[in-house]
Amino acid sequence: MNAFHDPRARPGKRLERRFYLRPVQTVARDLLGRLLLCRRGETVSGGIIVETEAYDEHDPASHCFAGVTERNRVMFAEGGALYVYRSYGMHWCCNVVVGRENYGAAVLLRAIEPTVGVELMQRRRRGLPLRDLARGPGRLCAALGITLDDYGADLGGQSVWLETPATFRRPKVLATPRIGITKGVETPWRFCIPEHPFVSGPRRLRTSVALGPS
DNA sequence: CTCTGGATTGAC
DNA sequence: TCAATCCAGAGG
Repeated sequence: MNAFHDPRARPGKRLERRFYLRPVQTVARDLLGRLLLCRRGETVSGGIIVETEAYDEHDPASHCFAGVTERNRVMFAEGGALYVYRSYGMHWCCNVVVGRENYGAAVLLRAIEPTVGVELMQRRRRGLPLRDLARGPGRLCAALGITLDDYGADLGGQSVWLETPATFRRPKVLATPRIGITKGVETPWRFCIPEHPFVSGPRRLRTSVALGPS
């Protein structure tokens, strides 16, 4: 474990409830640079969030667009819980639930830079290189050991939570269309730290591009 | 009840 | 480029 990023050595400040009670796009971009942590027994692993996507009930790309179902139920809870779903029949993906109760919204956590418990994450990820450990939403959950068991977990609890790292600086933010969807494809609700090597997706969605003539 | 396709990944 | 893998959601 890297002592510099060890939350016990340099304690960060846990995000408070009110952090989650804001517009989902605001929360999605404000999560960049924050520390995601996951305890499994005695071990903790996690890292700095570098890529997110926002979804809400008015958005045809969202799991909760058509209303409450068994799978998306927790998206309608008060902000500050974890929404976990199975992707393509084989991967887990995790979201931070946002907003007031009965309003469906969540932020998909798409990538972290691993900083805490790196060796543990590497073991979970078959010894892959650091850059590949948690670059992509399925990989992120695989690295941290997050599964459906974490569905609905309270981010104020001791299993999965978020902190503002002691070293936090508000990063630059690049907004782009979201990845892998077939509806709402133009809506620029994906947020990442531009040029950051631990961000997923094609290069054109990771780079700060000069705006063309309008 | 059956059928379809997906907020992905990794191998070829 | 494409298969893996499976269940939520939609439709009959």
